[in-house]
Formats: sequence, C-alpha cells, structure tokens
Amino acid sequence: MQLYNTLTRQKQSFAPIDPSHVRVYACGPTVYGRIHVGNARPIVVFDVLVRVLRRLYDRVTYVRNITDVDDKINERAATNGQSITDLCNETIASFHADTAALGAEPPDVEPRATHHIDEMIAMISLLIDKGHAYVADGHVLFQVSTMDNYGALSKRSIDDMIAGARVEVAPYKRAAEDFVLWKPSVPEQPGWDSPWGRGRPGWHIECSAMAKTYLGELFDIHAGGLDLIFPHHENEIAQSCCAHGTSHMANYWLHNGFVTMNDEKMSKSLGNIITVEEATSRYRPEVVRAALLSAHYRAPLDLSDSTMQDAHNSLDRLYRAAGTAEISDDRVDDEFLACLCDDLNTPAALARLHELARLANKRDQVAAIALKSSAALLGLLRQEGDVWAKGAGSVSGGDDKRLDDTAIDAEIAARNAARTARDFAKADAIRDALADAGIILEDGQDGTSWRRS
RNA sequence: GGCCCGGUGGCAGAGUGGUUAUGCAGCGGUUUGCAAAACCGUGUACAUCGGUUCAAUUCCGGUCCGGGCCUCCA
Repeated sequence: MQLYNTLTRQKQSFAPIDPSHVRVYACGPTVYGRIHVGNARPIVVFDVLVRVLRRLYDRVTYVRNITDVDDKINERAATNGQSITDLCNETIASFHADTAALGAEPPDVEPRATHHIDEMIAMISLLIDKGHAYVADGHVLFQVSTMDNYGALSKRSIDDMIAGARVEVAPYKRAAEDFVLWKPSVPEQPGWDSPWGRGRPGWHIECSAMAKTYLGELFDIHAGGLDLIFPHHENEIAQSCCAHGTSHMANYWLHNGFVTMNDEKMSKSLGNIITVEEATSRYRPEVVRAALLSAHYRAPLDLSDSTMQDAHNSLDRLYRAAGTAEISDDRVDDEFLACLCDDLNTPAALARLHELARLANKRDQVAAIALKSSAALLGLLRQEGDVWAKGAGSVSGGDDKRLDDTAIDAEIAARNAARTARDFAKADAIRDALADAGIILEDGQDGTSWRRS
C-alpha cells in the first residue's frame, strides 16, 4: 500500500514495523459539543484506511482518543450550567451516535485523557529529568531548543515561528516557542495533584502519553486533520521523541484536507458549520458518508446541496446495479482494491465501482457480487437494495407530504388497473401524482416497482 | 512577514510525458403504451508565460489567482 507521508511530503510504500501487528493512532474529538461535517471527514476517511489495513494485515490496533480535559469544555459546561462530567458524557454519547450513523466502525481503543493523567505526569517527569522541560511559575514547559530537529513535520524552523509569532509570550517562558505540558488549576477548575502542584495537562501531552500506553514508543501511522500538523503533532513528536530517546514517534503521518463551504474552511470560529446530526437528518447518512469519500482525502472537499445530490445519485445507481447480490469478502475487485491501496484514492475506487455497475447492469452477476463486496470495504451499499430504494430521508422533499408504503401500493394497483383497461390518461395521471410526492415508478418484467427520489 | 498546498471539460472529480477516467447534466439512438431504469454513441478540459523534450495538461522556473497553517480548530 502506498501512503502520502507528511513527514517526507511523498507517497511511500507502507512497511509496518511489525507486519503481524499494525498500529494506528488518530486524534479524536474534544468533547464539548457535537461534531460537524468537517470533523467527520477524518473519522470516515481513516475508517476506510483501517478497513483496508485490516484486509491487508492480520492484526491492526486502531486507537482514537477522546479529549475530555480542555478549557473549552470548562467554559461550555459553565455556559450550559451543567457539570463537566455530564457535558463530557453527553457529548461522547452523541459522538458515538454520529460516528455510528456515518458507518464508521469503533476504534479498538478509545482512551480518555482524564483516565491517563498518571501516564502524563510520568512522561512530564521524564522530560524534566532529561533536561527537555522546566518548571516555571507553577507551569511545566517543554523547552523546544533542546530538540535538534524540531519542526521536521511542519517544515518550519524556530526562527520562522518567532518571525511570524502573533501571540504574546507568557512571561514565565524561557523562549517564545516553548509550550505548556502542565498548568496550574484554580480550585474551581478541574485539576489533579502532581509534583508541581494541583493542575491539569497541556493540550499535546495526552496524545503522547496515550499513544505510548497503547501503541508503544514507536508505531506505524499517526493520522489527523491538516490543521493539527502544527503545533499539535509537531509538539507530540517533540514530547515523545525526547521522553523516549527515539528518532520518530510514528513512521507515517497522514493528514486529511478540510471540508469547505463556499470554498472556505468549515470551522467553529467562522461559524459556517453543519453538524453531523443536521447533515444526517437532511440527507441519508450513507449519502453523507459517500460525499465525504467523493474527493481524495488530502484535497479540499466543498460541500453543497449539489455535492450531496451527486452522492445520492451515485449511490442510487450503484444500489440498483448491485441488486440482491451478497457480500463476499473474497470477491472484492482487484482494481478497486488497487485504487484504495494507492494512498486511499476513494474517487478512483468509486469510479471503478461504477464500471462494475455497468457490467452488473448487463446481467454480469460476478460483477454485481464484486460491486457489493467492494463497496462494503468503503462502508457503502450495506443496506438491502430495496430498503435503500424505499428509504426515507431523501435529498429533496420533507416527510410532511410523504406517502406511506401501503398508500403507494394502492396507487400502483389503481394505475395498473387503468393500464390493463388501456386508460393511459388515468394511469399517467396517477404516476404523475406519485412523482410529485417523490415516488418514481418503474415498470419491469416482474411488475411495477417504486423508489423514493 | 514566514511556511505549506492547490488551479483539469457545464458541475463534481481522478489520472497521465505521446492512446477512453468515472458520475451528474446535455445531445442522438435502442427499449418502453408513454415514462423510468438500463445499454450504445456523443465533449478540440487540463490558469498563464517561458524552458527541457521528437512530444507536456503531465517535468522545471516565473507570473496571476485561490486555499491553509503560524492562536483553539478535523
């Protein structure tokens, strides 16, 4: 498998450290609110990555953390007038609902930051002992200058960063680029006892500590969004490598591009977000998943109604072609798999699915099985074709004017009676009325079938 | 200011040093009572200017335009 490695800015063939056990870490959500479609992209994309890896290797451990200690959580809990614990538990539950709706399989381990405070304290102590960190004014800071190749991932030098600094430097820092490992908490803030007093961890240390705990000092793949390259992943590398005396934290660093709205990054600070909850109620969840896979994961993906409509039409065609074919793990199409093995080229893989669909539509049952089996690797076409066709949550039209299935069957019976009587005007009137209600009829050899548009 | 990444046909979106991506939309046909679906056919697309080359959308350089990171952010 070929993967684009941010560390080398090149596509490289993937060689696991231990071929009998591939280890992957992805940065998960900070749980203070529902995730939006931009947050969902790495969930879905790296879900496909792990599915492909599981197919290629006997054992894969996929870790995706949950950040449940963060000042944004504290603020949100205060705003909502609820406890931090309640806010986190509530948000985690909705996160699980959202990821399940998108068809993402749960990770093997989903560690919570607050359950790994001891590991963080141990790692911070180690960094102090090794001279990479210092205590100042109740804080513990990582001294960036003690690391030789800091900036290797983001291709950024310390000088560049100082030149571009847009933040005021906290007075207790020895250097502007130093970052916080531990900070003091006032009584009303969450905190844990530590050698440096009661406090809480900085942003980056949790990932270093949890990755070490579950995947070891060096593992295969670390994944996340493009905006995490700097400073988050850079600082994770600094912490982990300096604590463990290793040259690398992970061998491959994968970063997904952004979801945009009108070509602008979807972000909470810009306020142009659509939550997964909103998206999956306006469109079928599988359509949202397909849309997220319709562009290459490193390219920007602009979301609009037409993106969703395209994804819907595309799935419609694939579902019809797949028919009632059964999924079989050993019938995945080779060309399709080759597309995914080429740096997760999902648009090319989808194109191959359409080629299989054309063959299947020419009554090639082998192609139909390959289509359904291959699509399953993308987490698509998992429903029965009939369930999809008649499913609710269409792209256009609300449920208010929706007809129920028995009413539709009655209309179809009436229309077929008219057709038998060769009263085509009446038959067509019934069909047009159904079409207005979003019901498309198809007269086939086995009678009339219908689907929701 | 520093550092990254892009600009492909009506739209979305792959890919390639010389030959069909794919889907949607459009057009023509087959089929159908008419449709729908399906199948077949159909498009002088690769920001711009130079360079390398027998040959560049594809490699190199400049220009223009767009996006991102440098602050929480997938």
